[in-house]
Amino acid sequence: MCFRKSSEELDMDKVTAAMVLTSLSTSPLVRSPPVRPNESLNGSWKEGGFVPSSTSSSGYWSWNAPSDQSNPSTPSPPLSADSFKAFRTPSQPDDGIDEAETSNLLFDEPIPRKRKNSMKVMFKCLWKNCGKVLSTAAGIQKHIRTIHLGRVGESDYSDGEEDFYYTEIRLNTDSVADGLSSLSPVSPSLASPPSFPTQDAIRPETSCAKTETKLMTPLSRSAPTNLYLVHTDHAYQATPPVNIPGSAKFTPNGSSFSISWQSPPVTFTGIPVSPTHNRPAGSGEQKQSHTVLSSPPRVAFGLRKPRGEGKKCRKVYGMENRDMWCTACRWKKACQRFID
DNA sequence: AATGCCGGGGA
DNA sequence: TCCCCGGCATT
Repeated sequence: MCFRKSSEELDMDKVTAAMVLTSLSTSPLVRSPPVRPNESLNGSWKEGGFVPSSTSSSGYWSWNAPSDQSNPSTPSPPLSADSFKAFRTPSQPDDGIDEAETSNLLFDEPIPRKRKNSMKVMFKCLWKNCGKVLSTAAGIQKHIRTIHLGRVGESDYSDGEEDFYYTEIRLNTDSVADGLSSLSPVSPSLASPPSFPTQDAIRPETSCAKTETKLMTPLSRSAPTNLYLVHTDHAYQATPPVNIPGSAKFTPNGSSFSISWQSPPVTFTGIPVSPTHNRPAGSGEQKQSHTVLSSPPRVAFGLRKPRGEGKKCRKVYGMENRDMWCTACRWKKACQRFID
């Protein structure tokens, strides 16, 4: 992800950076995408794919707010609104985290509902063969700047434009969740891992987005919030849908189109692989959770099984005859009696 | 507004 | 496991 920094910020030390980030967390300019936070297991990371935020010359992915330009001194931090710094458990001697970078970020942002696990927000370097995890955005930026961009000491020349490839990850401190939290669709274009800048290939003035897209507006070069960690649950891939709801649609005049495909690995919760068949017993236990990085799912997140048009118990029997409903309907689950 | 149902929680 | 429900998407 590319992180545009203004020149004065290049001189910031970590404390200043943390302060700026803190102030930004309450700024309206911070764009927290309406995506549920994804949790990840420690170690479940792979060299995820990565796409620059700007993918279409039509400007279809217009997530980046135009107001960015009017505020060059406020780069968006890789912090979503629900970011918060969870406490560190004392029984956590060393998990590979740079201790020097901890506890700079304290946000009192509202926590998403029903998320009561205490989590640590970490920032993982996405450079190839790195995977360094730090606990602050400033720290990871410094890491990238010094290690990957070769800017030792931060004092040398800077063109005011640096690219920071890192992503925010959340670590459950109670380590109960298996990371298969709410899923977001993955662009099919991410099937093949996108090219990543290598250490030798990078030049200080090289911008990932510049090299990848011709449409390089200042907007699309925005903050690390463009990256999202997405887990795909391959348990559902065993039954690839014949009919993918949505898909690309073109307007009659062909002037525009919209893509609303549903990603097969992700969201076919309605047609799960039945554990009683299609799957050898015992072999299906490991549903490979595979991690992919994607640009924000602007198009079709929150995918659900399209609601069937058939009448369901509620409609048929009515609320007054609720006892006649099937149990699923009574429990507000998918109707079992009138299956579509 | 009504409906369908996912995700989560309590017992 | 059963049961319920908040909340969201869809109709």
